[in-house]
Amino acid sequence: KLEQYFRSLGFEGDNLKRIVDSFSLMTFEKNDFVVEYGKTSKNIGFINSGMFQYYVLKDGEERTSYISIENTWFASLLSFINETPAQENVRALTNGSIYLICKSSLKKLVNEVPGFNAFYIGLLEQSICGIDTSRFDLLVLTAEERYLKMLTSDPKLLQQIPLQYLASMLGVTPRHLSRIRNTIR
Amino acid sequence: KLEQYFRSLGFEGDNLKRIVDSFSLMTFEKNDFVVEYGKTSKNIGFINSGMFQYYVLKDGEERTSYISIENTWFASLLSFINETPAQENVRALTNGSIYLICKSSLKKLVNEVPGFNAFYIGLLEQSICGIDTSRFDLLVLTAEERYLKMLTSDPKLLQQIPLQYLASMLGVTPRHLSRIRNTIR
DNA sequence: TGCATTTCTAGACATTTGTCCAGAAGAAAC
DNA sequence: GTTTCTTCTGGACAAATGTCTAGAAATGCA
Repeated sequence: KLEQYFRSLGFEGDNLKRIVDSFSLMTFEKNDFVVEYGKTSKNIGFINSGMFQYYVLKDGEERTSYISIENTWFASLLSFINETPAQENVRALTNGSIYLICKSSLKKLVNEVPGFNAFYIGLLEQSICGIDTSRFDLLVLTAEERYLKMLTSDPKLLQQIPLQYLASMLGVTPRHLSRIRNTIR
Repeated sequence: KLEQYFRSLGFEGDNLKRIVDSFSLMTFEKNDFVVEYGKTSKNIGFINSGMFQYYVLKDGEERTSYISIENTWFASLLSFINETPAQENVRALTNGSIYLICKSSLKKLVNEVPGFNAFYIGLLEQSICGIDTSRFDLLVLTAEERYLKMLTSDPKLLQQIPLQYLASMLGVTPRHLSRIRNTIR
């Protein structure tokens, strides 16, 4: 699956092999931690299967900041980039597996494999777009508008995960999400 | 100033000259647009002087998403990265000037100047950290907590710009920011 | 200095959202 | 099939935040 992904980006032959060999597939059971608060996250990864929840505890309550699904990239960005303790937890919501690569291997690929450099820059740029859009939505849209947007842009999430997680991703309580869903009907 | 900045990052000689020559200093009067909604923003820049406000109009009202000050980087990221029409305006809050560079020149520097590649990756990574932290704060912290954080992390903004802008950056109305400031005292 | 404009605060009230809780609906376990 | 647990909804009330507004304070300008 990883090979297929990089092949679709134009990598092939020895370069492709070198890239794919730099990753290792790691499996997680439901509720396993991928990243734990306070520990430095040294890897990023490409999700092979499963769903993973990013969250923090605030006043004893879980606040979900994001949920990643298969065929997307996974990273606890601040911790990975700055090599500082993670300020969030990441947990498997289902059984699943992730192709992981550590920072030093990644840097080697960037420096040594032709074109990987451009790939990594593109990945960073697309991450910026996603995060910035999400930040913008939190600042400018109402919770109802964000929910409606989620309905069309992430229908998979809506079908597969409990509403309580979605509520905290939207920045509201489950009670209020219930109201929102009621007014939409 | 730009030269000084890149010198402090370790660039020198011909490379430094090549980099600095790729930028051009553009001046703005108070209330000039740097980026206009609907137009594609083809440049990023390093702010030489002045303050610049990113905002959108929602229901006829200005919603400030960010304010950049001197010695930091400036970009309307989504528009620049994806080469799509900007979904925001950027306006000079004061007279000022920005060293601008267009995308094709930037790509050339990335590909041709040793070390610039790593610089650009670092810039993207630090942008991600900033945006992600800001997104996180909007989702998890209360407006009061965000205000307190701003007090310590951006004291310059607090001294220099009207509270109405800060309020919309924090995601609240000026009326409510006034309440927050009152309870803190 | 004095006038005009902008910025800041705060009262009164409306609306939104949260808290607490109980019951319904559904899913999983036995 | 019954029990148990999780998830979802919604009532009642409380707290937070917005709207509208007017006046005070600060700022810029003539």
